[in-house]
Amino acid sequence: MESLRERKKRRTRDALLHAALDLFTSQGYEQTTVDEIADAVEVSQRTFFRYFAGKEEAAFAVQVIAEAHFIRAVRERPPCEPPLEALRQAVLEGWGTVNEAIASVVPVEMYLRMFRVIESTPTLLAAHLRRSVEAEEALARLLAEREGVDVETDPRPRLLVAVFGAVIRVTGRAWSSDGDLSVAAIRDLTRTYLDLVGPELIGSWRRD
Amino acid sequence: MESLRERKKRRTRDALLHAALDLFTSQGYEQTTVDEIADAVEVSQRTFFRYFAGKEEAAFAVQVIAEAHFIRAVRERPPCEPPLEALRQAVLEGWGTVNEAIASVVPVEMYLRMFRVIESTPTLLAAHLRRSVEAEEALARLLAEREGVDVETDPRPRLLVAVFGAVIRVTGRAWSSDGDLSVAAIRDLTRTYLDLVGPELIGSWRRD
DNA sequence: TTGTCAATTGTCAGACGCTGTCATTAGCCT
DNA sequence: AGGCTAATGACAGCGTCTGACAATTGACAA
Repeated sequence: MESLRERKKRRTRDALLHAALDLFTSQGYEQTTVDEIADAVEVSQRTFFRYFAGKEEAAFAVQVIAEAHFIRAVRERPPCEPPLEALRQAVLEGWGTVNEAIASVVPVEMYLRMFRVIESTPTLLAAHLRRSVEAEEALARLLAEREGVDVETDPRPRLLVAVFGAVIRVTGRAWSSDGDLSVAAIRDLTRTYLDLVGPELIGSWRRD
Repeated sequence: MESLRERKKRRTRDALLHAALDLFTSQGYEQTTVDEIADAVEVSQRTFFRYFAGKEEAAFAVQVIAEAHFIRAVRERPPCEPPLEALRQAVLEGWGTVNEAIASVVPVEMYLRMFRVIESTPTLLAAHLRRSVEAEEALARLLAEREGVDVETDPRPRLLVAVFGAVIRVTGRAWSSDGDLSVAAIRDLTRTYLDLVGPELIGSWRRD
């Protein structure tokens, strides 16, 4: 049961987040000032910074949920699966259920639009990549424990996760600059690209 | 022949760069203000911003040279080599000759120290990753042209370069947090990690 | 209900990165 | 020497973000 105070806090946070995402996706991230966001919710600028460490944190609030969703999916994979297969299945299944994880906070369409803003705004892209590296570190430790190897001495967990993450990023980039912006489309693209990793990449590309 | 004016400009730029790197590597990037850098060279803050678009640009000035060095190395690989082999040979040879490319601007030791600052400063790490993505895009187009495939329809160039870049980043990270900070050390590590990409990563890690 | 405590908020001041403007200085060229 | 142009300094201003303090508001007990 939430107290009145907590409900009020949640409401202002939600209002700030929605106002921020609305402004970011409609007029651009850099073009939106914190004052604008605060004014839209009729709170002081200082209050915005009490709910979000900065503009950036508001921009990634939904991404945080999606990341947690994906990492949880990896954790719930059967331990008998080899690591790469676990990652692959987790991300494919994760795209299928990301709807439910997000919809209660923000419409999925807003999530996808914000994703494109992140990809096309240099500052946000940089932050996104750094966040990805952090997520990869967490995943590497997860896989290392899962497989019973030491993440500090065995480079394979970090290598595998980094390579996997690289494919995922290329996928996201291709998706966000292509036509079909549905969740189904990115799922299919992910499968296609993951299947390419292997002999297709290593050898010569010329005799096809 | 450089005019007096141009020599003077080059000297203030060099002085600003050296002061910046000195301060960044000794007291940290975030802890260093632009005013400090400008004061150390006895110019106005405004002048600093006439030579560098921002603090960040000063931090990456040497990295820019190293990047160009590596891309040039890839371009000079024999066209008969398969793409991954070209990347591999270029980066290994690049580490052998990076000395000469940099030494005229900054002592190599400073380059290596600054590299560690970049890896350990969130803001700079983010910028570094974004820069890497840009470099990877350039490399992908290079390889696509080299192999005669279309970079817009064939995902292999971007995929290969992204995977390769991921390995390089893991290498740099492991190197910068390990003991031996020599150029030889990172060269060896690069070779070791690149050799791991393949069957070693894909299958199960358990029965070793 | 009322008073007390703690949490939330607004206001103000200020640091820092960065930009535009304009007057001043300094190299260049005839 | 004197005019032209490029480099610089000084100043004002915007936007992000933080610290400090006072005012407000909900929570909870007497």
